[in-house]
Amino acid sequence: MSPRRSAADARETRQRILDLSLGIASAEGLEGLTIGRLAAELGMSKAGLLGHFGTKEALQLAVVDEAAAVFQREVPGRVRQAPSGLRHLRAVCEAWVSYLERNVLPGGCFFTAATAEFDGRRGPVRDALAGMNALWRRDLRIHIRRAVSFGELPPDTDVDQLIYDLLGVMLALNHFLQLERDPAAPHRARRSLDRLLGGR
Amino acid sequence: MSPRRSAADARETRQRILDLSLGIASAEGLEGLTIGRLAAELGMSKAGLLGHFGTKEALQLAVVDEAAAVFQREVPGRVRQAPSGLRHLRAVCEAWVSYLERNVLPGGCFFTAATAEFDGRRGPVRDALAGMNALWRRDLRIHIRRAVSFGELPPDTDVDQLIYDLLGVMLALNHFLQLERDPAAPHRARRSLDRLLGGR
DNA sequence: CCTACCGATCGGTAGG
DNA sequence: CCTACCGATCGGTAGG
Repeated sequence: MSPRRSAADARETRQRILDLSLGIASAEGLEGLTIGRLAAELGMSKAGLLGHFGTKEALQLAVVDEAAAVFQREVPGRVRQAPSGLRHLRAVCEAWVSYLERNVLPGGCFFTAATAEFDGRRGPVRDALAGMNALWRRDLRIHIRRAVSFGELPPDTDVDQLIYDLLGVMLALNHFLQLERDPAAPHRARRSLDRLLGGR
Repeated sequence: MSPRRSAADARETRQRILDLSLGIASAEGLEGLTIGRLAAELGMSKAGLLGHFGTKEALQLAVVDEAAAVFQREVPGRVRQAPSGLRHLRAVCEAWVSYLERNVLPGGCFFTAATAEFDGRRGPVRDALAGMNALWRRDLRIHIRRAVSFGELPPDTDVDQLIYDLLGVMLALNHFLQLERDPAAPHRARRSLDRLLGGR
């Protein structure tokens, strides 16, 4: 009918590109994204695809944003109703485990993969990844501080130490799920979380 | 003098290739290794370089072996004199922290980077990485079991859970060192280890 | 170990 | 969004 594509069509195409890119990047890395491959899998031309972003680096940055949106929706977005303090912190961590357990992305946690890939480089992509990690730590910090102020965690809790340990639990979970395909890994993650956040 | 290179020369050249490759791979990934770049940085031809390995995949497998040799030398190799049991386990973990703290490789832990890069793929490289991880877990398991049998760890110690937690500490250490360049990270790792293996 | 080459693919652009 | 193209680089080979 209409020979001219609408802005809504363009947005939809852009979203299709990002969805596919995020899946590929989680499994094979942000550098494994190539314009030619994406275009072929989506049945469009390289130029048409690149027109949505301009450069490969802009595409990578858009994928980082998309990954953050998915994570936001699947982890903190799922526990907004949880009561403030330690219960919220526990709910967020459980949603985090569940997110990895459900294999929302084919390659596991995008941020773990991309961070390991880019932490030795410089540039906007690395900076964007570091920024997302910092935002997430700030979220965790807020919940931990509240739990402390509510008396649900000991007053001498070392907040940064707890963030360190929680991240370690999640990195190990991703490792055992992705490399070993160990179905016991989520159980281990939950046990560690119970130990860190007070069993039960 | 001698127009003909000796077998010893060839071995030395091979070692130079592997040393450079391991450094690059730790920082930029095993796929970031390209024959052309290596040849240029070493002042030799691509064909000359490739002659030592045959294919890029064979080079990648050789780099995995080289990484294992370095790790073996720098971690378990440094604590061979430590007494058996919990003290040995603690010494190994301390050597592990120290290995990352000293930045033996420019990009941090090669296995962390390479595992995150290849865990979503198939093939010999992924298998080799999984095998190295399994060997290392076996080492840890032996030390943990001894510590339990010596009565230095509780008799109901969940060995696989402890291995999971120890790996999490190291993955978090690598993350905070490489992405955040956080100088407090080794201290946090040691605190977590003390908590897992009994303080002091 | 080298030179000289191969086909394929990379990111990106011109022009429509 | 397309076709048609660019120079650069990829892994690898032939032949010495």
